[in-house]
Amino acid sequence: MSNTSTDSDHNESPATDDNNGSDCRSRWERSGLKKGPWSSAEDDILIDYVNKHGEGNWNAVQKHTGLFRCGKSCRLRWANHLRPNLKKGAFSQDEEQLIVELHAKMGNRWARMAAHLPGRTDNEIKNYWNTRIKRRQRAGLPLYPPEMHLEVLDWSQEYAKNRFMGEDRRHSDFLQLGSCESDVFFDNLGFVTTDMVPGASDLSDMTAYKNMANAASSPRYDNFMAPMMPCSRRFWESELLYPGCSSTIKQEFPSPEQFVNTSSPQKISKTCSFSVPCDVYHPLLYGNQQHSPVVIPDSHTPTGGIVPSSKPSSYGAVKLELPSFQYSETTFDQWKKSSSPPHSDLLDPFDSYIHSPPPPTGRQESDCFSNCDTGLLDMLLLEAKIRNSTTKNNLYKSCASTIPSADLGEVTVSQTKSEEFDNSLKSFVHSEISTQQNADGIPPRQREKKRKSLLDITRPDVLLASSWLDHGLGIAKESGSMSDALTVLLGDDIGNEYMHTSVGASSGVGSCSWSNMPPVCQMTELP
DNA sequence: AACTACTTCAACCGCACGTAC
DNA sequence: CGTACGTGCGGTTGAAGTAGT
Repeated sequence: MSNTSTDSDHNESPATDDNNGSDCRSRWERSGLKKGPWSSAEDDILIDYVNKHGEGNWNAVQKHTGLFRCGKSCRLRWANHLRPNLKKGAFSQDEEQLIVELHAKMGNRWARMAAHLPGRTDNEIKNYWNTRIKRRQRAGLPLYPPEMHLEVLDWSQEYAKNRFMGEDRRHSDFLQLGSCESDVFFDNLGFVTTDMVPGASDLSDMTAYKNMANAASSPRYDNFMAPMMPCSRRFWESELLYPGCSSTIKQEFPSPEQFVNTSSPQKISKTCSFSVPCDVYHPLLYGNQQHSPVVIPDSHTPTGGIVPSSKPSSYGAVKLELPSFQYSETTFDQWKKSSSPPHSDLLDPFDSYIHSPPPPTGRQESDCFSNCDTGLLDMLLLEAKIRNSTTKNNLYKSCASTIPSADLGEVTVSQTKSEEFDNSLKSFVHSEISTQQNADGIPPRQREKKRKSLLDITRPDVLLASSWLDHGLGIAKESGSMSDALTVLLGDDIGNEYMHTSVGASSGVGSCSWSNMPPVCQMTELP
């Protein structure tokens, strides 16, 4: 690697540079500012300046020093190469492990990751990560070890929650996370997760998902996922890779039918362990769904849950992961403690377990979900979504109007914490909706941004919720209720837009299958 | 030794956000 | 309130280094 700071042969200051090629020289002369690698002389000037004036006010550097560099360039040079206490050289194993963990939790938030790696810069970490992606792509390995992703998913919920609660993306401290248990109470058909983390339902905001998507969707790594998982029955592999996972579901969650059929008002309280859905759609564990059908235990899918994977390959897997509500940590350190991947699992040479043999052939859903129709999953998603909106009560009403009230049951929230959060959430979303209605009160830029965030109705969570409404409640396309609910939820324009989009997107195959997800799952914002 | 393909990483770019005016 | 400016962040690029033939 070149050491640009010593490449003095072509990087002298404009006044003294006689060695540059004429094209190079004319390049920065034209703009008035020099570009390209820094010379040691320039470094000295910058160091001297910072020693005298301190960091900041980078645009003044040129003024005070005659350095023909823009402020941004000065800042970057200082931050990445000149400031004291910078570590140079390759990352240690500990650092590599930490990066993997941090990336799993934060996504491509290099600067924030760098804060956890003293002496390392965001650029270094970013480069390391990109290299790692390529390396593992070549090796056909996932980016994250399986042991990690559950924690990641959970953490991302917490993280999303904090973000949802208004923390600025830049300034929020992801370490300050509240702990909350996630218990689920079923009351007949109705259920809620007590303390269901709001962020958890905001799938689009789940950093980990996003970052996985980023990794996968980066133009440079288009085919990253393709070779990773030859086995076509990924879903059932969750049992293989995460023993006890599906059985957990089976044991802990009686089927929806049970809820419907039970006449007892008795509540069933279980600790949430939604690891299965996460496993199903984890793109980095299971790779691109390009070459093999994706088995989705979705009883609503006309194909019996086997979805032609070629279709959604470009967008599906990445964004369709579902949240785990398994456990939560209050801090990153806690997360670190709780996550127990063997150190080696994070590093390349030890990822061989990924090549686990495919699970036994044959239909295994009976093992996994014989008692757990994934309508439950849909219901959970809807529930999560509902809890993320102030209008959930309206939505409930809307739903309730279409199904026998006896079946809907009663929503029980058992923890005041959850209620408190609900209230603040209500206030928040009310203000959001109010903002939509009184858009004149906010700057256009902000208004548009907020609108987009609400308008992002193609998000998987919304779609899933709608799918559940469609199929689980049978109120889909006739849709007065649906439309009403969405109108209440999103506002007239957005609600209508949703209906339009939704219908368009789901024409053809049953709208509840993953196969007809619109390209949403790319998580692109609507124009 | 020469060439090619691939890898690495420093630096640039565009964008977003906060603040001062 | 709108604009300009400073700053920070994340994505991307391309030059230099390295490995393979």
